[in-house]
Amino acid sequence: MSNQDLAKLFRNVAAAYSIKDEKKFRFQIIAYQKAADTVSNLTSEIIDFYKDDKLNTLPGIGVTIKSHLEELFKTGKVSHFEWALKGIPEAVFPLLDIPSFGPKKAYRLVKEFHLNNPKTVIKDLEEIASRGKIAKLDGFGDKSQSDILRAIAEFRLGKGKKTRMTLPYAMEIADKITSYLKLSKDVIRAESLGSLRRRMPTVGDIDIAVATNNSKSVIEYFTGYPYKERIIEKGDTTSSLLVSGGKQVDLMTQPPEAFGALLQHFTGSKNHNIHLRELSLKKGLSLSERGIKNLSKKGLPIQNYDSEEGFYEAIGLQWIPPEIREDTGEIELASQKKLPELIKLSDIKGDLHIHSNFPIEPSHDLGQNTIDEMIQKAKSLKYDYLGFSEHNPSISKHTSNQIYSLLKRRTLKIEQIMSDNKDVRILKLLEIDILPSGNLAIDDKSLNLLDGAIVSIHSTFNMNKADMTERVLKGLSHKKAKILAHPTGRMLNERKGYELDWSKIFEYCKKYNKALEINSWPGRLDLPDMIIRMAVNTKVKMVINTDSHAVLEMDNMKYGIAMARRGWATRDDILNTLSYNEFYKWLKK
DNA sequence: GCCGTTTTCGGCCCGACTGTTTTCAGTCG
Repeated sequence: MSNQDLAKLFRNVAAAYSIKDEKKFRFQIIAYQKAADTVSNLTSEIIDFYKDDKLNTLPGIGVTIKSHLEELFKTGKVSHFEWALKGIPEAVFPLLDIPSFGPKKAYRLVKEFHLNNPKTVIKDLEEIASRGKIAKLDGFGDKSQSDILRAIAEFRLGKGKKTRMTLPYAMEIADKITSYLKLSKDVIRAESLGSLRRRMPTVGDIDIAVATNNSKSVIEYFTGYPYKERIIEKGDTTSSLLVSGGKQVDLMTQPPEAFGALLQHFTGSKNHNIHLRELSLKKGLSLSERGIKNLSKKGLPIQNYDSEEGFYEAIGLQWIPPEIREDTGEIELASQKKLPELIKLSDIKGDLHIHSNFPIEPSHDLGQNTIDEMIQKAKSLKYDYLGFSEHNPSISKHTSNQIYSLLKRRTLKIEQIMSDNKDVRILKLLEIDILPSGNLAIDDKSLNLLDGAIVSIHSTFNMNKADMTERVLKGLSHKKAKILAHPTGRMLNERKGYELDWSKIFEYCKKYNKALEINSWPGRLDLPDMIIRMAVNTKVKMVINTDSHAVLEMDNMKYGIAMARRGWATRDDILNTLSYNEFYKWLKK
């Protein structure tokens, strides 16, 4: 059973509990939802945690759920889940994927209309609604009937939150809307928050906070946004739009003197906020987006905070960088004022993964700009060094002698440029395929032309975890191989990537001075943040590269930095914060 | 059902919006 299947099963159990007795099972419902979130965010398969007896290390998985999982992996089923799901028609569950459908509404409709086929339930319900039968039910009306029809139509088109945006795309939409908002005289500040501010690799919806003394006017202005498809909701202080492209934008407002609490609330994450609020309750404080209520002093007005720093300070915490607000230990450290100083963009001294258009007839895509153009860009970024690492020349189209002469030409070109240019030091690298056998794609004679090699997987992704780990370790075993590029091979929204045995990879990297790449390409963002965090904890060194195929892409470094920060990396964890001499020394180690 | 720098028992975040209702249930973030 895949992680996503298991997460779905947990959510179904939670939904079944909601339908049967929401009050009685209130905390079980929360527990199963949390377990579902945990499982769906794992970076390796849940069954591996079971095999290694590590299930109890996962947040939200305690004694009971652990024993259910053990039963699942031993027998293929869980008698408790069968009991919990008993009496709930299977057709309820597909409806839960549609926005605005919760367990109660889905169950009610399935029961009323005897919808028993989970494969056709959405279409069946649509037919019933279009024949006007839902409006006649108690508690429903014409509006809810037409809302259901629209919800189904939008769900089919993949609108709303179903498909997640890459970071740059989300930033572009957010910038457009905040710029629009700032044109209103009532908007004092407008900021994009939520998962975008936390720099999640993908973003589901855009969250925007506005400071204003006239919420009503701002909401009017917001809902008049010219590029909207429709208004989802419109209240006194908050509103939501569906904008063109089918993405949802949520707006919240507060007066400027209370804006700090809103920033904090709307940045999240949900788990971070829940933990913060539970912690504060124990101190007699109740937190919300409006401010802080002192529960022991009844009648006292809510305390306002204009800044987020002030809000965190009021509950005895150090300000926490948004990227790590995921409730994975940051609150505990902030209360001791011991948060690490996360890496910043200005710490970066060089980029090692650059594809120029120098014609070495590579196995994969060539860059679009010349070596000189890339160096000029590096200069503007104030880098001390730049590593050229085009893909190796194609091995199916060239003999090893031809590969050598292609690389030799590139070497001469780089050396000529180096003699003319003293501002940016240049490293002669190459991105080399690790073949399915684990061998590198080019031979030692060619490899000896290089200062070092970046190695990576570009074919035969479907190997199992043990074999892929062997393959990667064999690839890294060459003396010149120093960096493993885009280590999981994932492509966001496209492919999951292959599995590796991280403890083996980490151990090897430490022992033989190899580094893992954090690839800043927005469609990759690979390593994933959780694996960066593991690498940081085990003191494995990393580099942050852009993998640029064009000058403009060299600005993508900020996305890799964001991932490194999400993984709690400091300057010391990242090798391309080193000076040229120190980095070169590491390369030759 | 989970969890622990007040607790191994007894807690468990907080608020907004909508539709169908005359005070609330359901959904969402």
